[in-house]
Amino acid sequence: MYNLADIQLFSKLSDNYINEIKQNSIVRKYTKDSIIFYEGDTSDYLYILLEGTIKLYKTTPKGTQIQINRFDAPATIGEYACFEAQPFPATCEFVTEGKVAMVHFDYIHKNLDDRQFSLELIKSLTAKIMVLSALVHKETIYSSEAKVAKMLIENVEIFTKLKYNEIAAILNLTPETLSRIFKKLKKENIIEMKTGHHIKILDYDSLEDVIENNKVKNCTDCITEFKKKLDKK
Amino acid sequence: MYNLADIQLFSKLSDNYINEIKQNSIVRKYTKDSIIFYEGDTSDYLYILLEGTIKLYKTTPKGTQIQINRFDAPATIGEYACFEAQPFPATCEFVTEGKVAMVHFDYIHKNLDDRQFSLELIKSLTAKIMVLSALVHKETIYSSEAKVAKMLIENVEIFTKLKYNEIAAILNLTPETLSRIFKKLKKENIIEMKTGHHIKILDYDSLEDVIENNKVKNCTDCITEFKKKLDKK
DNA sequence: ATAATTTATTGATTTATATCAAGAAGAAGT
DNA sequence: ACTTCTTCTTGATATAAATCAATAAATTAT
Repeated sequence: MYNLADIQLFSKLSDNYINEIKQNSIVRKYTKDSIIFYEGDTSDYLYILLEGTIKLYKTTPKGTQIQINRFDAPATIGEYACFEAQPFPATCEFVTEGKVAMVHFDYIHKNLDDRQFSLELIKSLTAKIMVLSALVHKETIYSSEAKVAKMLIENVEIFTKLKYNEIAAILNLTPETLSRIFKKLKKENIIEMKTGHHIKILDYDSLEDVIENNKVKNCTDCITEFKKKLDKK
Repeated sequence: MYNLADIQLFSKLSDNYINEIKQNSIVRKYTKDSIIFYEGDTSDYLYILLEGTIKLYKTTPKGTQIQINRFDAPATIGEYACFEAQPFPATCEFVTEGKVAMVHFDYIHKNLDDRQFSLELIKSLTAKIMVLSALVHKETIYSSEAKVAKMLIENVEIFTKLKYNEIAAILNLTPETLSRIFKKLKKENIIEMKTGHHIKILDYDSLEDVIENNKVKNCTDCITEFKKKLDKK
């Protein structure tokens, strides 16, 4: 049996309330790759990820996916929807197999009297704002190279855990582009690739540099810049 | 004198509290184009826009601006910051001249006991999530043409009120690109341009179509598609 | 162990949009 | 009304990343 108190949002509720919510929630099992809801769907339920990993993505007119977010249990999905009668802005799909609890919005609204609960709700909403804000930064400011550099610094292990086409999907770039960026980073001796998808970072400063300037500095660049300087004289 | 009760967030607070906050807030006047805060700054104050119009933008490594948001008084800026000790994700700059009140986070935290206040806070946070979510959609899914089509449908008047380079900035595209899109839409008889930057929409359905397919269907397209079909045979 | 399948890499081409450059149209100042 | 400055338009070129196509490497199934 699952434990609602493990979910940050409900952590401060008394056992009575927790049990009430639990008894009124619907728990569903999902197989790998199954859809929890589609972009554009509306719902009166808060979705709570109890087991597994899900991804949220939008679909472009061309049919490609833009990943918004990916997270592991335990987590709440789209708590803002309780307050805005708006369709989901993204499709939610299981990456693994897993389990989801559905809690009717009424039970959320009911508990807003509880100061601790609304505080937790505020916290989880601000956390979601941070995530969205980071996503905006990633998608509007960073180049492909900067995205990869950022991920290398923040989470090298993920490259060992996931396939490169999955990493590419998370970063919203094609596997080809990712592969080319790896090649470039290896050539510039910024990273080293060992067996089993294990990456060793050789030069952190250069990676920070890539994030700041949106590109890998390479020798060809130096020559181009040198030429420009010559022309100016 | 300004009225805090006009701000949705404070609308449900009792006069006592309102006055306390008011007496402890700092009000500043700004000239056109002045900066309220920079991306990366941190602050212990909630900013309340009392008069004027501001824009929030990020700056790319190349130095170009990505507009995140633009809004008119009265409004609260970055209320999520009260709960997350994080630097501002964007620069805030006045588009007009205006006035801002600064309220220390303490006064916000203090009032969280008030159920109505935390409800309003939750509302304003969810509203910000909606805005961010729309921004993500605009920047990741829509093509330039779709962005323009969306704005034409939702807010034609803005094209009369603002200069085209300002519109282009709001949509995060260059004036050249905007101009070319206008040309295309005129050619396809979807819009008509009258004197004084006044745009008349002739064909709403086609605009919806542009949003859905991310491109203006034109005659050249038809011929290309026709050729492709011939080749297949 | 070998075949089949999936995943990753490489090269060539395309695409959307930005950038650069120049001219045209409009608005503002004298 | 004429000059000056700003905004808008048009064309040519550049750029980043996607797409398409082919092969290579790795994993899985037989």
